[in-house]
Amino acid sequence: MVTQPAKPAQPARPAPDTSRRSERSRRAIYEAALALVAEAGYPKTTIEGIAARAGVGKQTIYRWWGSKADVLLEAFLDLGERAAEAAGHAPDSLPDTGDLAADLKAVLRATVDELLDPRFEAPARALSAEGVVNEPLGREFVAKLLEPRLQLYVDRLRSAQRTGRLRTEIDPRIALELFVSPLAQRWLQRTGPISYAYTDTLVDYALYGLAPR
Amino acid sequence: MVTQPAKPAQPARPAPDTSRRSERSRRAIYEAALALVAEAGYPKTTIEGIAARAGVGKQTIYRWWGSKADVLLEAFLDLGERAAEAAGHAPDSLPDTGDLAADLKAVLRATVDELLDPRFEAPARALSAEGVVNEPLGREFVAKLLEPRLQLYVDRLRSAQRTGRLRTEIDPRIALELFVSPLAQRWLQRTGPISYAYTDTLVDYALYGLAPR
Amino acid sequence: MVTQPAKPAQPARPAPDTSRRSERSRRAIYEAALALVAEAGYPKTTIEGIAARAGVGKQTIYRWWGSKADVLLEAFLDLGERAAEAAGHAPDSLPDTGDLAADLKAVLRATVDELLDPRFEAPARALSAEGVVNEPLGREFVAKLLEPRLQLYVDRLRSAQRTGRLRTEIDPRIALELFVSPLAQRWLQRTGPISYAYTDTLVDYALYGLAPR
Amino acid sequence: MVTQPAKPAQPARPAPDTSRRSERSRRAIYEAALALVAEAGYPKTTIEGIAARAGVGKQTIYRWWGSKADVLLEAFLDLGERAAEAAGHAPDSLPDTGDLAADLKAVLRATVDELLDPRFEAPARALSAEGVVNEPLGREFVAKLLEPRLQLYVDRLRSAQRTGRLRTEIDPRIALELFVSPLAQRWLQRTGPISYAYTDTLVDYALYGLAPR
DNA sequence: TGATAAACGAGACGGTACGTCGTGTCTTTGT
DNA sequence: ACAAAGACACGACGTACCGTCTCGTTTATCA
Repeated sequence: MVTQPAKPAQPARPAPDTSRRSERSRRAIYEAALALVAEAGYPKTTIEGIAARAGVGKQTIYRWWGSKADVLLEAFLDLGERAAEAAGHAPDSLPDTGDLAADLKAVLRATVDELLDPRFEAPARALSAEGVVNEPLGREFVAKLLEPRLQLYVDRLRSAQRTGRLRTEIDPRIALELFVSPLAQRWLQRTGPISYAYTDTLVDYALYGLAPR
Repeated sequence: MVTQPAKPAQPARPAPDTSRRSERSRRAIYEAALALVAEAGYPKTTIEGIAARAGVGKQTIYRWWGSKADVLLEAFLDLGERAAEAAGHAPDSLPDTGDLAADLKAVLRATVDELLDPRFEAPARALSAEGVVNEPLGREFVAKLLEPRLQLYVDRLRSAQRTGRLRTEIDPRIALELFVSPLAQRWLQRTGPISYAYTDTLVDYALYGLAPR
Repeated sequence: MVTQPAKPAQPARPAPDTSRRSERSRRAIYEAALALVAEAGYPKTTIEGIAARAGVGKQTIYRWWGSKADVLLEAFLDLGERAAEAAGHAPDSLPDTGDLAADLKAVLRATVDELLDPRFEAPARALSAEGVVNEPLGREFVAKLLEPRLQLYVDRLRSAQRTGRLRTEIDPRIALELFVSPLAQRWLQRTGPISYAYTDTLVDYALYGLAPR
Repeated sequence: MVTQPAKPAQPARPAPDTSRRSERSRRAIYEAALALVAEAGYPKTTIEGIAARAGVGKQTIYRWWGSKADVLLEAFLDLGERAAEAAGHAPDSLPDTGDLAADLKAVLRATVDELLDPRFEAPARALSAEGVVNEPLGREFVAKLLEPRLQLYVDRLRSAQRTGRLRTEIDPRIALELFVSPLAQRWLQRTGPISYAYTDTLVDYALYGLAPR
């Protein structure tokens, strides 16, 4: 039997040296990418355009990222981090006042604000759209952005189960979708308007059910 | 007398004569578009590719549609219509056995089957993604495809309200999102697996609520 | 055995019926072709453009002519005929006052005027250029337009030979080129300015030679 | 001092960097252009065809040339230069044996050979035709190709004037046209056959005149 | 601290697709 | 019945970006 030599398979460009990377260029690329997506939309945002606006060679982008979507995803993650830093670090849990409905309504109202913030809208839509059709990017988008946030709901719902505010046989990972997914769909697909009243209603419906008691 | 203001008057090419349109070409374009999206994915599907595969000049596509997304939307609508005809016309209502939970579960199970059908998946994802980022197309997609189906849920829920299976103060347009949107989001964003058990659970949670009774 | 019916071989469109031809359309096409060539230049003159301007279907052009160049050639010939009619019929001979040099100078001065007339310039250049590169058209252009005019010089030179003003061993068909071709080349290739003085000089040089007597 | 008014400033793409230009591509484009014009004729020669045959992107042509005619003109000039190099540099003067008639006949016979050489014919006709109709190109063609050659005749004729073989009051720039232009016109417009006998006759007629001595 | 190797800006390159225009054929419509 | 109108398959146009590939020029680590 012939043993296959441990071929590196791909031509595998000799991985660039991260330590020499220009921080200046990276930041400029993030800013250019976000600005262009906001101004011209995702499809009209091109790698050449980002490079030109960032005052950077195209190769500098291709050296560190695999695609336009990758650049934008990192830029958007970075934007989130910087926003979190500005707000004194990211929350690692949802509020827990003991009043589950009130806590959920508060958090969803904040999400409504965020979804309507034009600074977030353009890149968030672009990445979501790309993720729908581009599975690896979609999974990364979910894993890095969506799932951590959903996990906070799981934690809060588990806490509610411990204090008897939520039925214990309920699966929190599914339960959270009852109020989160409707909002997500209305935003993504524009199937309806988004408002505090709407999210409040969702929480009420989800917690107390649709059937008569 | 009111003078009509001088209409915007874009270059606006003089609108082709629909009566002379080649039915043969239209069908060929639909088939080519759907096949290419399924085989190569939406981004690699090009107008040139569709034209070549359909044995049609590019101009014949540009004459009747404004973009790749428009072509695909019509092709997909047509696919739905032909599928409906094959199945003896489209349903104009949901089943109504009197058992609301059972009826909803049955319908959602059928939707699960549809979402997992590879023939539908590629164009549906492509159009959904495009709609996220391209507002006019998104609105058309929702109006022509999503909303009519959601309206069937509204009707069924209204019926349940009349028979006392659903609280009368519930807004059916919002209520339906409790079980439809989670499934939609899992499919669109791959935030979780899709199965009959999952949709059954959604119906149960939505109808009876998360909080203890 | 199956006898092959006497196939007409070529698709050979069934030669259109000349008697039913619309005179109105033909004139409109001539005018449109000349106008467009004058206004936009030959390369920007298109069959579609001629048809549109003449208020005629494209097929009406393709039915009667084989190419843009054919249309223009006929239009230009027609223009010449109408100009000749307007001037009381075309000359069938050059002036013959007995003074060969004077007669030639007069005729060449008239040619200079014609070459500098902008109404003639655009189509004449277009057809000449096309003829350089398109042999059949070139030959037709020469046969129908150039050669008849050159023949007039041949006749006049023969007359001069009879009266002893021209050496009898001279070939008139070549001789005429000594003063006609330089003018033609200056006009066609812009190798020099065109003027009465220039053509007068040509006649003098040609008649009396360059070498000392 | 006069201030230069703010130049018209077309969009004017920022002029490519000549030092980075690919010599390989340039040569391939020249060869492809000449080959295609020879094989298919000028009108059927397309920029796409040249690019494909040269194994070059279309943009590489559009980057360095403004039109098909420009490409062909440079290719043809280059062909001439390479032919001259192969022949041990271009002649910078006509032969001068003292016998003017013999010298002119020899040079014109060489020109006849050249005009009948199929390698030169196709591009030379194409460029001449284009120049008839496209004034800037025509002027460039004349300035770079025709005029330098005509100047050699001027020089030779001046020399003949000094040695008394040519009347001193003759303008050499016009005189040369008596034998050069007829040949040019016969070739360009196919108004007659081209042969050594013909050009010999032209020289005789031009030098000694048509009128009796 | 100076050498050297990488990442960098710039942008030319071979390509692919764009959306438009014109060709020459064919079909429909109005008269 | 013919001609206008114009849809059609086709192919080239000139442009925009793609992703790769040199070019010098910084720049930052180690010798």
